[in-house]
Amino acid sequence: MSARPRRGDDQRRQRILAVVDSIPRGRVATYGQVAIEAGLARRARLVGTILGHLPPRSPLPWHRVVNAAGTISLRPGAGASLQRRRLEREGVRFTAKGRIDLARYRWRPDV
DNA sequence: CGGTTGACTGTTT
DNA sequence: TAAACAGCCAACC
Repeated sequence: MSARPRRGDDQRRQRILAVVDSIPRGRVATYGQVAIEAGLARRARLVGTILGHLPPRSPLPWHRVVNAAGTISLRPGAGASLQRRRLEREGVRFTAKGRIDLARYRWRPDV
């Protein structure tokens, strides 16, 4: 009876991915925001960990997730430029310091 | 099985 | 505005 993967873990993962998948084009959400929407408050890091394990060709809009400071968390060389390119192509603008104005682009899901 | 690491964040300096 | 800190916890070694 051991080693059966825990259903709970996989469910949490799926819920996080579902939230990411629902972020509209041209808007962004923070890791913490995704965690809350998925019912996992304060698990921002888990969101990052899971996104980091996505397969390279994932159809998910993972690029619409940024950190609370409005900057890209990926390290240079790990896809950071790809994320920025994708966002800019959707109309999301970056400041000279590489920051996104969250007050303007943050996704606000309808309650 | 314990220690380290990291696509994080809110608070305090 | 920026840096330091503490809390967080799954994945890795």
